[in-house]
Amino acid sequence: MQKRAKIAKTPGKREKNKELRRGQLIRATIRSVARRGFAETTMADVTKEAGLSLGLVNLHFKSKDKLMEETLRYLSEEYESACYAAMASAGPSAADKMRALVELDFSPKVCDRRKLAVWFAFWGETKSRPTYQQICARNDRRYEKIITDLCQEIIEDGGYTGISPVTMASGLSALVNGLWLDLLMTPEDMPVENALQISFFFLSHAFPNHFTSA
Amino acid sequence: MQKRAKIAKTPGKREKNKELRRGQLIRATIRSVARRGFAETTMADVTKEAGLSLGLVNLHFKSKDKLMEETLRYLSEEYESACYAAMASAGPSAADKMRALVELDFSPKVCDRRKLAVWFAFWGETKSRPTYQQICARNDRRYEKIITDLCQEIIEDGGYTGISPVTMASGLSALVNGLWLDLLMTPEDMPVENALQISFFFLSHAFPNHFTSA
DNA sequence: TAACTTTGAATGAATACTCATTCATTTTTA
DNA sequence: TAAAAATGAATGAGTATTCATTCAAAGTTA
Repeated sequence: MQKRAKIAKTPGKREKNKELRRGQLIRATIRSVARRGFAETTMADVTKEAGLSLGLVNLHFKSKDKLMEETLRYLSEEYESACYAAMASAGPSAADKMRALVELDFSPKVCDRRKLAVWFAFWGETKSRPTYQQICARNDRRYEKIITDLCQEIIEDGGYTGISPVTMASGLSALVNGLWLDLLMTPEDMPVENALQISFFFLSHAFPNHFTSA
Repeated sequence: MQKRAKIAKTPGKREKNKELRRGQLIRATIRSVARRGFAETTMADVTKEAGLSLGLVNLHFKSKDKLMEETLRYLSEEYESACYAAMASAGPSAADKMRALVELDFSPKVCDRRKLAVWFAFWGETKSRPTYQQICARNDRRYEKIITDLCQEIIEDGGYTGISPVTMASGLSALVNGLWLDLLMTPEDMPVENALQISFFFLSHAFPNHFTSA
């Protein structure tokens, strides 16, 4: 009893290191997938990138597949919390929050070519991997819910007609994903400012009283 | 001389079969990548899928990498000629042609989950493979040129102001790519009709005299 | 507190396996 | 018959995973 309580309270150096290692390996995986691609990333790459020994991935994650899965989950969660943070520090109105989310999507934190490469690497494998499919779908739905609710509020506030919040939300998130693809593939032809401009162009045409193109 | 002339004129059974085999192998690659994913597709999968012997890929394509490259090129060219065909059989105006292109993008021929899976599989690997990058970029540029020119014409025809053809074209093609991603990942949440509706929603807001939402 | 024991993290050489590629042989075409 | 295409067993390079061993931290005892 005494023992159990003690262990539960303080994580101890061991526990802490374990989490540290997992994080280290996940971040190394991201770097390696960004550099070499999904198909070419080996355990040796990852562990070398992390500055750790070869056997560690199997110790902490059981298998390469599980490591990849956890990496996808990590990216998902990171993005999700960034969204909540952006909304929290934005102005109070739905339009303010929407603006903050779009700006987040093209901010250096989210819209970094290394991370985009990893997202697309996973998306490329998703069709044939049910687990990735699940993680991504769960993520997508949560995100679309947020955007849909914001659209709903904006539509009510502006008295816009002929626009469904679901249509608008799906369109906006598709647009952002498509712009990310351009940013990844032909960054010379699509600077971030253009991507932002296009997104706000889309918003301003649908919600002219809430957004401007510039 | 006679012989040479003959060979140059008619491809001959040999030449024909060679092309036939190459096509068979490429189509088998598409099926395999769609089913198993890029990373998991092996030579054995491809040749078995094609009903041919293991060594044939190396005979006809030199290496697996080259096969993949040719497969990407095949998809690119197929899409490009479908675009030209759609435009040719559309009405004469720029808006007609634009409508035809968007409809093509969501027609069964182009917007088939197997093919979408392969596109995204390649895009996922593109960052780390310069050759793919090149093929894709060349493709993208040609496509954006077509769309940009159509936008230009529509803008002039409608006297629209405050809209740049390049912005509009980039936006539209990003939107289509993003919708394809949704169609691939969560087809239950994004039926083709919705995707079409969203695309025309975007067009109708920018070019209200040329397109309607419904 | 100090000495001892147990636990489990970390290592990387060895293992076991997968898979692209080669090539000797057979079959088909001209 | 000569040349090309096709076959698939054999090869060997590359890689995920295992595991005996080392070592640091946590727990126990006196």
